[in-house]
Amino acid sequence: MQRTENRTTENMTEEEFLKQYRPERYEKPSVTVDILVFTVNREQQLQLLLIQRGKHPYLGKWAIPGGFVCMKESLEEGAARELLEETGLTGIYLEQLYTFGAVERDVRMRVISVAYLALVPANRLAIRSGDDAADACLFTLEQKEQGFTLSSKEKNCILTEDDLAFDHGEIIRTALERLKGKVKYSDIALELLADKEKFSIYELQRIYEALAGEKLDAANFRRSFKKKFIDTKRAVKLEEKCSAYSKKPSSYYKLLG
Amino acid sequence: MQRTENRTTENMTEEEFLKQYRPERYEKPSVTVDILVFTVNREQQLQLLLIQRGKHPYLGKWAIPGGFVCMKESLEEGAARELLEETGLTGIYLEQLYTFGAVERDVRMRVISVAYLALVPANRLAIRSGDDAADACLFTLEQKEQGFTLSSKEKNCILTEDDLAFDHGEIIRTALERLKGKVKYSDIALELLADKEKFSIYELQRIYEALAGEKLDAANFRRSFKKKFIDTKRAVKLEEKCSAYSKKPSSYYKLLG
DNA sequence: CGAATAGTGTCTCTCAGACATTATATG
DNA sequence: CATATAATGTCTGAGAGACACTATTCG
Repeated sequence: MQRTENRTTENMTEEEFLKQYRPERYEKPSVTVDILVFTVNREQQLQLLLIQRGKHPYLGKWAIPGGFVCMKESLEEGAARELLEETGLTGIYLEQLYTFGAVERDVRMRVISVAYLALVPANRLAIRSGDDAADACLFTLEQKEQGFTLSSKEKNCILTEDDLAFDHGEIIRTALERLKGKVKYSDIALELLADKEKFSIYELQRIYEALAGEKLDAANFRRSFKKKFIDTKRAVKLEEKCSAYSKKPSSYYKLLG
Repeated sequence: MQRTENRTTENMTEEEFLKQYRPERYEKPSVTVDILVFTVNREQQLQLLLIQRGKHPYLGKWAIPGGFVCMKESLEEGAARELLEETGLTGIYLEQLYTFGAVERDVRMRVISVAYLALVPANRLAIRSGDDAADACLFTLEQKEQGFTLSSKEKNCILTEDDLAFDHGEIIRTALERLKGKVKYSDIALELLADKEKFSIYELQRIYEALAGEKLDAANFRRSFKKKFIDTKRAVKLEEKCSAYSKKPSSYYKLLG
């Protein structure tokens, strides 16, 4: 970052320096933000938003939504903007995942892509079919030992990594690893609750299971939930009961703070 | 990434498309890689390589070494190249840390910086005083509750965050968090061993302590080392003993695979 | 009644942390 | 001898996982 200007600049004041400075001396890569929009649906399936490309390269293949970073927005702001354009949503949990910068990842030009995770409660996500996202679709994402599978009932199709554009298969694998690991030691799962002020423990468990990619013991899950949230007053049990999901009504809980 | 070309491209073949494609349509940010070169010295202190800026902006302030990403190298390759230029080292553990992209982080122009961690064994790190790194210095890094302090005996100075260029204080804080967290569930500490084929347990413990920023119980550390490495045949005890560090000679161990 | 989910109790095993103890070198 | 580090042993409590059990609703 500090090896680009002429040695003679040492004698200038900062003001003088900035005046004479010409930034356009080198060829630059393009920078994009890609957003992995994850949700967990009613059937406790992990889902991911993909868009079918209508242009070369990778015409017809499925891609993670994204776009170029504007000069006047931070990466985080760019990610939020892309998410808004794609889904119409604001106030969503966003987390930087990783930056992908292989030289040939885009045949058109050098593109460096900063990938972000977005965790969206299922009830907030209604895919807008605007002109940008005409071919957006939520795919059900199943974690396998080595990799994943993507499937959509509506589109009646199952994707393999070959059906994905660019290096997006690798990006999805990286995201799954992150989710799988982080669900165990953080509270990101809460971000996927439809209503943080009214949820049942089992509902939350289903989200944990979808992220972890494995079944959890109900008794142990309850115990750890109570230890972590009730004992520490981070959540309280509500009077109201829920009968929507099962035969026996379950208690609602509400997150505090 | 897919919203930049003209709608009429849909009818072309991929070859035709690439032929007519002009990448230079938008203003682009600059992309740099910054390398946080960490080491743990003989006195079990965590150290970080910084360079004193000889130019505006931030003339005289200390900065994390780095430079622009070349068009023909990946981010990882760029990081390795910068590390080589700065320290003369190859074959060093490198890990992508985070990408920093606030709009105003560099007054000259929009710069997006991909930060990498490099873990270098103390014995391999001899700061080269080439023209690029004339003012490179290893600072001892102490972790505090909120933040850190940097100090150098040779330069006889102590740095606060105000003495750092750009947002490099924030980057260092992010790196410390990562090291502190990752040392507990991964084996990155091994990368800082002077000799992976000949080390004592206490020597390794000191590295763990420097990264974690806290003292560890020797008995418990030995127990977990043996469980994790000896029982699983990932390391073996050597016949040879070491008398360099203490009164009673200690056993050497050797990593396998 | 059976079926299904809600919710509790309990046992075991592992592991981390604290701390006491023994062993072996140096000066 | 004192002292410092090497190395082992032991106790405890927390927590994860497995699983048996009870409770409540629907049909």
